[in-house]
Amino acid sequence: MPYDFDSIEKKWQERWSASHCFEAETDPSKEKFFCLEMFPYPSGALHMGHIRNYSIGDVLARFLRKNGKNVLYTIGFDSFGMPAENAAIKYKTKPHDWTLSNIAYMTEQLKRMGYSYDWKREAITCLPEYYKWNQWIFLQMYKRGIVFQKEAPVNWCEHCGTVLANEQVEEGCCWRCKNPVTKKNLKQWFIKITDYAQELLDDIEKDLGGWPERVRIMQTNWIGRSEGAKLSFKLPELDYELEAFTTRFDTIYGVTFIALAPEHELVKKMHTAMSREDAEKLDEFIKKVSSQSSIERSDAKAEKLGFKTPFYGINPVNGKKIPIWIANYILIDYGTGAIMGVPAHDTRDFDFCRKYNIPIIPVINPENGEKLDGATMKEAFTEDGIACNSGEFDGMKTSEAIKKMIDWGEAKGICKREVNFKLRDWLISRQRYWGTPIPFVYCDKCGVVPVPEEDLPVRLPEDVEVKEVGHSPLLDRPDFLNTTCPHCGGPAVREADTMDTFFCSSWYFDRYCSPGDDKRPFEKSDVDYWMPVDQYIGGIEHACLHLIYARFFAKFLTDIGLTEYREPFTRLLTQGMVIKDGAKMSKSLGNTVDPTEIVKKYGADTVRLFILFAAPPNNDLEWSDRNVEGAHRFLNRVWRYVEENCENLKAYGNKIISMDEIKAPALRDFKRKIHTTVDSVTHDIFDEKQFNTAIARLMELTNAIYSLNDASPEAWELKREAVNTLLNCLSPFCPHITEELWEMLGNEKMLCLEAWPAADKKAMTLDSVTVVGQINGKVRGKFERPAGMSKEELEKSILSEPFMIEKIADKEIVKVISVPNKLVNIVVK
RNA sequence: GCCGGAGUGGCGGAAUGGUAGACGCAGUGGACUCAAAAUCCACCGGGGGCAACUUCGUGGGAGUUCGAAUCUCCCCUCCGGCACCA
Repeated sequence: MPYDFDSIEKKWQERWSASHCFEAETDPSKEKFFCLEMFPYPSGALHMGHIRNYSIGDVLARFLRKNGKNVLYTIGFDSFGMPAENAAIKYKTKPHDWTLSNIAYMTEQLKRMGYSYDWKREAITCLPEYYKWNQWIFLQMYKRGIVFQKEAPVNWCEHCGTVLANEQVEEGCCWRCKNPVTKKNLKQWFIKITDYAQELLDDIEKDLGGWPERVRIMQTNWIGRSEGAKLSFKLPELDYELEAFTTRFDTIYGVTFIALAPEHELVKKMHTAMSREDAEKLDEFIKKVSSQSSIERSDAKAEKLGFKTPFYGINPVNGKKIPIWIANYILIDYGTGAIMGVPAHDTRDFDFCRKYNIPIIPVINPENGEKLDGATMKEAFTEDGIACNSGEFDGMKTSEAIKKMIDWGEAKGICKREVNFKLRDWLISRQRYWGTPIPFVYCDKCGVVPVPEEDLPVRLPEDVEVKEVGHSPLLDRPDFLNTTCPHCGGPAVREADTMDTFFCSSWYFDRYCSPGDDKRPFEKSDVDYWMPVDQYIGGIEHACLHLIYARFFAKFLTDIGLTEYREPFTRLLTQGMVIKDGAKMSKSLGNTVDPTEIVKKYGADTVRLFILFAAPPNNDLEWSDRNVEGAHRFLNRVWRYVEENCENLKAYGNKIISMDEIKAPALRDFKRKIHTTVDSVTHDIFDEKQFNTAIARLMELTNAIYSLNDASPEAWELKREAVNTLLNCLSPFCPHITEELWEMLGNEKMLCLEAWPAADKKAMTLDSVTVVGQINGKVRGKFERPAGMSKEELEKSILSEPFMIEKIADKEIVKVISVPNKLVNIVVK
């Protein structure tokens, strides 16, 4: 009977489903394990990246179940978002219909792969049952002042017709469509993630030891804490105090200009106070700068543009008059949007001053004694050195000067220690239709009013026609827009913006713990039991997006008493990309491989095996048709052996022969192979998550089974033990074929419910070892010796080998190193 | 520019101080077959040698060590992240 993967796989998928064996129950008496994968966006079909992600997760889920853990393993769909709107225009359908039909298709694909999900817990974020709770959580945030509206220069993607959060701008471009992002002044909804900046940072060190170093560094940089001081310059002409943040207060004596971001509020003030002629020039300058895209403005190599205002500020340490400039390289949303310019010790300020002939005053000299001269310096001196031109601080080393000068400044009321973060508040509103409606109404009398909790959800109309990108169909829906004010009962208009979809994905794992609850987002006792996630698996591209937002949510939900955990993901595994012909598989490159076709040709077990064997999970994985065939060949080999030897294997049932009873060396080796395999596969799966080496060990065991030439009853007992072990250990990777063969061997209980085999330490001990004879560290000979010889015995034994004696014949032995069971190294002259 | 990570056969990769190249792919030779496919057996880093064997070999250079792919320092290359963050 050939290996008919198609019917075998369908058969077992049905059996698993009918037996409900993967459904999880909250049960505090059992040790839990929450295995989570980043849920997919229902773009239409699964791609190989998904298959890789979910195959990794399924191995862990199945392995841990076998190891007695109460495993929560489920899936859902992150199903709000722009592609649905684009597809609606393109295919003349509705985002809702398109999304749900994609979900149906992708669900089929997931089931066809044999993943052991608890489908009862599935979460679909675009359904009102789910997004109602987005709105509810949003209102809780609002109540606690974490949600607020403000007008600010925000990232605007013209192509997508919406604003974007900072995290969603990559190198000045939209993370979705890759088009340049510009700044636009708009009133928007924000979430105060910055309230948690310090905690988000501290907990990386404290609690995220199970995360890859790389992701921890990326988040640390993104949060971007910097310590310094805030100081203010008095502007006597305008009766204004201008605040600036600096990390280098020790260079305060070197300030030769002050620079403002073009968006700074003082710019307007100055505009009205300056002459008409100057004001016109300023307008021209602002126009020029604001026409620059974010990439142009944020490129470090871009030309620095400045405008000299007729005003000055007073340096608080020495009373000097400092000219005020407006410059394009000053960012409005970092610090105070104004800087003290110290060209001698800051590269950017240096470039700016050379361009506009602003004086340069060095206030630090290098430690090598060199004296800097502002007129001739070729570049800014940014290293530590010795203070000069700085009054009483002259001669101090930089590290000391920073501390002492801030102390002094604080005492005199000139400055104040301050910590600044690069992380900015999360811009949450989107000018899109296909998202969670923001539960607020605008009332002429009462202003911005939250929708009462009992009126949730604010439903998104589903029967819409999306006409063009950038125009939300909600704006054409008076039935949606027009409502009554919950406060005064008068006419009111609904907020037509929807939430960033990252809001949905920030708590979906909590919902998995407590699916279908219609009274609350989740039941606390369920979440308390299951959370945090023990193993999270997904792509690295979310390092500074989803993974930061979700961490923030965890902290917020705990602060309002809904949960107990402060970090959602204990361990994180970031799998590499799937590559073909040297590039990431993508539709635009046309180098994709459709999982459905491969499954049709070889079966799900082969695809899973290939994808797990071809590379360790963190590495990129090169697609190879040849290697897929190789994986298929291996499964055929396993199939053939069990099938051809089925009668014998069945005849010699389940009597385990212990190592003590086995005499023949070949059989002792064989028994040993079984148990060393279990031991290393267990270690590779759980401790290392190195599935490729685990599979290699199982291939070795298969080879050993094939090569054992012994038909004695004793040998058959051992072969049966080996086959049982092989099938059991292979089952998390290839669950269908192993179930089928397991059943073929007469087992009644499903293999997925069978406990993971235990490695018998006694069976792993070696009888004999190959000892290497080295001379000066180079391998010269290999000798069989009984295992467990002492250092001295071994040394003596190897030194008396004729081969070794000959090699060292006319040389003087300086030293001998003997490592039991391993080697003897003879050092000679 | 700053911060990470990685360089091992023809290829994917093993080995984290002790036999470099497990396992697989590709390749070569052979068996079976009328033939092919499938399967099985043998070989499979480079040089030298009929062979036993020998020598070189983990990006390059130095160092530590009896012994280094592995630890330390310098350099080169590639990949990733951040990037006018004051």
